[in-house]
Amino acid sequence: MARPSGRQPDIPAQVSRRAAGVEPRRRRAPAMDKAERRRAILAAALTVFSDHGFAGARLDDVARHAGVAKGTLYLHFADKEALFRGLVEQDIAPVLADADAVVGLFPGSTRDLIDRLIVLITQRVMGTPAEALVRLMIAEGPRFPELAAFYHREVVSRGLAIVRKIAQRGLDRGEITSDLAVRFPQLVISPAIVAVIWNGMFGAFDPLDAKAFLAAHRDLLLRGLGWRDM
Amino acid sequence: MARPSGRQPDIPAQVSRRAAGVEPRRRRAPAMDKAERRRAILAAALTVFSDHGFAGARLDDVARHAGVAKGTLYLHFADKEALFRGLVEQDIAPVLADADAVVGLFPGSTRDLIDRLIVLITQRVMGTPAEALVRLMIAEGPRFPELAAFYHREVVSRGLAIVRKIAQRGLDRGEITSDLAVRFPQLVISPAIVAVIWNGMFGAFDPLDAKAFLAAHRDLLLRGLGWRDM
Amino acid sequence: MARPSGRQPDIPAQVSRRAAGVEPRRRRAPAMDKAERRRAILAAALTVFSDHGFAGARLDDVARHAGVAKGTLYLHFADKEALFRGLVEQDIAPVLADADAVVGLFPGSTRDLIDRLIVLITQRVMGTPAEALVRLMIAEGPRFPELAAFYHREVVSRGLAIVRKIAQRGLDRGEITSDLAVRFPQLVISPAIVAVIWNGMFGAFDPLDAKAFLAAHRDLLLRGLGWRDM
Amino acid sequence: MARPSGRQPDIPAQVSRRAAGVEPRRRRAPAMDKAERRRAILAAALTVFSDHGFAGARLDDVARHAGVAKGTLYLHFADKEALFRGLVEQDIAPVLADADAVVGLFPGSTRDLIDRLIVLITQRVMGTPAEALVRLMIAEGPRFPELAAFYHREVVSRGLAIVRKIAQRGLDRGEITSDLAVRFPQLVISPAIVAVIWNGMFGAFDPLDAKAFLAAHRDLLLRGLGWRDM
DNA sequence: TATGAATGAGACTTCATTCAT
DNA sequence: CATGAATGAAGTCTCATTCAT
Repeated sequence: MARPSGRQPDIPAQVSRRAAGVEPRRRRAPAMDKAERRRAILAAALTVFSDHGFAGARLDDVARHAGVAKGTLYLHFADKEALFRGLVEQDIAPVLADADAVVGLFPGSTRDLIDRLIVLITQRVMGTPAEALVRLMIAEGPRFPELAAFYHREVVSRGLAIVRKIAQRGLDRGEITSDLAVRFPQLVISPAIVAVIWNGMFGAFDPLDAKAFLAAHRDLLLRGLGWRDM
Repeated sequence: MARPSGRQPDIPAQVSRRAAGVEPRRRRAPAMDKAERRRAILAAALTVFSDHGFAGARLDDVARHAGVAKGTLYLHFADKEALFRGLVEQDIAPVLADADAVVGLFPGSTRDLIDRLIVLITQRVMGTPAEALVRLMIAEGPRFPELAAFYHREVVSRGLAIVRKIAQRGLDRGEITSDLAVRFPQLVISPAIVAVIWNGMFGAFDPLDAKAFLAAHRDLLLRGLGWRDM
Repeated sequence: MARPSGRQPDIPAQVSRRAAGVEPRRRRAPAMDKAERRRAILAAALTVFSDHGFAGARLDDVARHAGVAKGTLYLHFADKEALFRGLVEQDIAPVLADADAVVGLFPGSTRDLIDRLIVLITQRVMGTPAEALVRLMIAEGPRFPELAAFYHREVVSRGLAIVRKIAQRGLDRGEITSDLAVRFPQLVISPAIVAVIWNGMFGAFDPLDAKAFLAAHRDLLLRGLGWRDM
Repeated sequence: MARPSGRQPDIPAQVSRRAAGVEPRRRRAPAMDKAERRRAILAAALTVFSDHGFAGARLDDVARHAGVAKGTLYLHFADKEALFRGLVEQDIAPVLADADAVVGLFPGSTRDLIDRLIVLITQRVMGTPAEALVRLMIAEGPRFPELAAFYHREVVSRGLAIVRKIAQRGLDRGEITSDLAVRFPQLVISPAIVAVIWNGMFGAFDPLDAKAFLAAHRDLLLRGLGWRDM
């Protein structure tokens, strides 16, 4: 078992190790530019993280899903956490930017604006990577304070700001009378969050119709805020 | 997975509290019987799983928190997953049973009833192991479908039934006019869920005052449901 | 290749992975007390480090040489560097302590004392683990400043102190007249160091007879220091 | 740091680093012919190997230090070991050739000759790449038997031959009477070796004044060899 | 020829699980 | 029953080497 401990002039380990591999290498992936590859990795990461959570995810799986070698991941992301961060940075900002734009330009009533946003959310979040990402953030956020702070700064506070803007707009236009939505914008968002969580956990056997659910919320909310049609 | 059915007494006061009598001093095991030890393990597990998630939790830590040896865990639970299952299956009933009782017996207005429930939730959930458990279920549920189903059956559906009962009671008493809360009881619960999540993620630097938040929700909700004081 | 990325209620990775292993475990190593096992690990480490250097050594090999599992190493040493440190701490002190004792008690002439120490060195260092360790320290020391400092403090400075004591003793007894060995005790040690290095590098094809070499050094040294027989 | 966020193909680190020289870089290979490039690589290799040892050295670092791409290394050296070999085989001759010439031509006394050599060593070795090389050989030699043999043949034996020549010259001139330095020329070299090692390991906190140390050695040595002024 | 992104074997380390005491 | 040292599979990350450009 034990190599005799005498001084044997053996070949340096590092060198001899590699020399053993004789089979031909697998063909290298064909041209794919950096951004494309990065996207592929992020897509794979979303799948794997979403299936197993952060700690449970294996970078091996991410690499396989992305169709790259393990080492390649590290050419794009410093480590597992950076990969996670990249995910949040990529998939959520666009939706928020769009929502912000919609709110800024929307000409109609607050009710119609809310409807518009519900459509935006159901189409751009529910059933998309963004939804999985929200779920992932909720699940892993508490364990990654820095990531949670980043998410709060980049996503949550901006989302709530949009809500406040809408609510204030409604007040200004005399459509609603209560400022509760300005003071507690989270109330407006809560059902969407819960819908995401619900379908993630129970969707398989007791799905929640997000569209109808959010519409009901809209009615309840507007009435609660003193809605009067104008 | 099937928990032996049947009602468990509310916080079963442990059978015999080391009834006055001669304690036969064994050299080995300290004074802690099997059930007691099991509870200690589950309590430790809640802490550790809640802090690190399922995959991130170390049984070493659970054992240390519980004050037992690592091997001892395996005398009570087949493996890490069984421990997690035991955790969720254990401390679920009490709060719900209480809530159910309150609703059944409550004499006052629906508004007061809701207030009563808010107090119940803020006092019996927020800041207690139950809150950690909710958070844990949200985080890990998607990865444990059977457990999610169990949770849905034992907790969520019962909780929503209570909500429905309250809403129906309000309708019956003519206090509210909308049946939205009957059709989408999740709307009523959403802010509480979000409050738990919020404080878990952002509590450190942007805490949400759950009491005020839920009170605002109550006002919005009641008005939205057509509340009229009677 | 890629698992379908849909939400499959698959068994948590962590659990299923282990479940695959079905073969019977290797029998556990029979009783061996902690100290004994620690010694076995250190002996193995000396062999492996000595053969491959610090960076080139594989803990896998250390474990195999020691006849323990890889994880067991970490029950005794925090990491690879701690293992290295343990090596230095264990194998060198005894020789120094012995040398110190010899010098303190020796009754004869300085020449005889030096002869005695040459015997000590050739017998207790040359061809023993201590020799490999000295070689190892010389090779790796520059890369491990803390270890070098420790080595300097625990080994080198103590060794030089012994040399100084001998030289001073010779001066006091009127056997030698130069204080160069007090001022540069490293001069006295150098040939021993070089003998160790030499035989490590060239011993296989051009061995240096350490005994004769050190005896020559003794003669040269004593004459250089003004030796006069008394 | 404030790189404009435009869509400029971002500048490879490699190039930008070199940009220290202000002149605009041509797109392709700078004016550097094969031999020049090879020398640059070897110089870089000396630095890196010397800092980290063979196994610990990263070819990435070597490439960066040399200002070439990693792949380029392989156009000049078959693999890591070949690079190491090339390193040792390269810058060996000069110092020895010089030393040899000095000895052959020197007109003065042996004492003065030795002084001359001390100057040569302290100036041409200490603090130069050659010193790093000696240290490197000492550290890695045992792991590269062939290289050690080469080193022995090309450096050590030639160095010792020079020492023997000096000693014999002293005997012939009647300046010394002992032939110990002819029989054990390593004795003459030892302190220089130890000085190199010492300062490599302990130089940071307990530096050894090589000049004074070697002068003391010279005195001790000459007297030990029976020096008499003529 | 030079490049450097890609590769993948293999390093160190962790930790769920087992079992001799 | 309880213990905790031991196990070893599997994880993340590194880096010598290759090869399409």
